[in-house]
Amino acid sequence: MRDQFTHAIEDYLKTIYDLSLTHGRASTTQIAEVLNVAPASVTGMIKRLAGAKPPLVEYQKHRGVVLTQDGKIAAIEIIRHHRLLELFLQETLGYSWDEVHAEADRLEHVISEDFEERIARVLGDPTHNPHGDPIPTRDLEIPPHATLCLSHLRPNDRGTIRRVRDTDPELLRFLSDHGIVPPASFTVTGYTPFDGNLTLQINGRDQAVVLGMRITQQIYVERE
Amino acid sequence: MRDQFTHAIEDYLKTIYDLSLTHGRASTTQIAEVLNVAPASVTGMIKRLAGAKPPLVEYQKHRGVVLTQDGKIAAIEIIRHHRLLELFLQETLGYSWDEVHAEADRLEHVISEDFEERIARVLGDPTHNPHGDPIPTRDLEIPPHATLCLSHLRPNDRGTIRRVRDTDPELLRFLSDHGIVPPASFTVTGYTPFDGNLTLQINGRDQAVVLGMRITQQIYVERE
DNA sequence: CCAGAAAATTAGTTACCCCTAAAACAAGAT
DNA sequence: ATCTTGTTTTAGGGGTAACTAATTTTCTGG
Ligand SMILES: [Mn+2]
Ligand SMILES: [Mn+2]
Ligand SMILES: [Mn+2]
Ligand SMILES: [Mn+2]
Repeated sequence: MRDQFTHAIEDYLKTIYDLSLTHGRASTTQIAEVLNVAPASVTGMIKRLAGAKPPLVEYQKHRGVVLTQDGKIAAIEIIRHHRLLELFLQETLGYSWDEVHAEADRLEHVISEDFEERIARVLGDPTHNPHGDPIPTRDLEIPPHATLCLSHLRPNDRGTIRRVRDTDPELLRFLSDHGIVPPASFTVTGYTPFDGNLTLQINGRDQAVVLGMRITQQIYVERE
Repeated sequence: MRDQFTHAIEDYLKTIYDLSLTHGRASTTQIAEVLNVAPASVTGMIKRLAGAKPPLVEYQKHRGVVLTQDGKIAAIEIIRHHRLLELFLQETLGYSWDEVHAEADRLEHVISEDFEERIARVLGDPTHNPHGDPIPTRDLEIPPHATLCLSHLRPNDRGTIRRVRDTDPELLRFLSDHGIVPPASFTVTGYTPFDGNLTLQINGRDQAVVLGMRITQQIYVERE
């Protein structure tokens, strides 16, 4: 059913999927930034994806791409690999949550469907990875997950940490040092307009923390 | 210390190492056969390996290659990855011994040194993989291992199965069906000249098995 | 020693995936 | 409507790693 795509193609599909979730469409520059390649390289690859049989993206010159149904299926397959692997690395090999992403990013392209199936069973068909991202099911449905960004909360709001974006290991270490890890619950105790700083009191912690928007935009929560 | 080489280079080094063990030198055609590429492709790669800084092989036109010290170190690093992975897949994920080789062949190129270290610890610094091949140590020494080929034994010889070559999953299934798995002990009860067939009585088994040279040459034993 | 066979190399292509530099385009500001 | 800026595409090129076909070298048997 799979393993027809190169590592590069898989990384592009994954990136386009991700960008489409927040922006509806993925632009050349956005993709280039995420993948750390030149915009010209993205244009080249985009054309290959659009010209594939069947096409994996729908491409309109100068206005970016969206995934076709085929492209979306391929992307979600890889995301399932990635997130299952992240949990597996943490649970079975004792990785910390800031280490799992980079390792999974390489493994995701080479494991077999058999490997995928085996770790899914060992882990008991989990629904979320260590960062709280939903793990697509075997038939590629996305489990329910938090979409409310912490930056939108205001003083006296209470809630639970559900997801943290996983791209920056340093941020992840900072957050776990302060107890900001799913499923910690918290109360917002302060807000500064203009700079958007939020003060967060994590339940069971002495010290409150002040978080800038750079950080609060990377965190998704469930409001009580 | 590593991860400077492409997947292709790593596969060539591994293959050359393996061929050198039995043939002293690796010829273009032998490498081509193992890696399933055209001889012309091997010539091309060999030149790159010989021209690398530092050189990874010593190349004499028309008479194959041997690994340099640098090439050997790189090869053994990958072989350590490969064999640790094989054991890990069997022990932790329940793979059967005919399934581990193919999966490890892809994973070996992408795991980090950290991953290597973690599975080595989980497995208790093992010395042999499921097929009985020695697993190079952290400092790349090769643990002792059987080098006597079953095909050299004769009737009334007794011994223990120690290693089986791992390239053919079908053969591996056949062998485990007949109890020919390290560390089974056995007695040779028959030998046919000309075709080299051996009859083997595995201890604790009802039926003796007749094995052709195609098979007995893939099996290494320790004689009593 | 030499002819034919086998092995290896060279020559010429191709696909993939990246790059830089230059040109073209889109869209908001004037 | 035009300018300007930022975005995107085109053009041209490089490294890797494979291929086929043609040629050269080595080996081997008579
Ligand atoms: Mn991740
Ligand atoms: Mn990746
Ligand atoms: Mn193996
Ligand atoms: Mn390999």
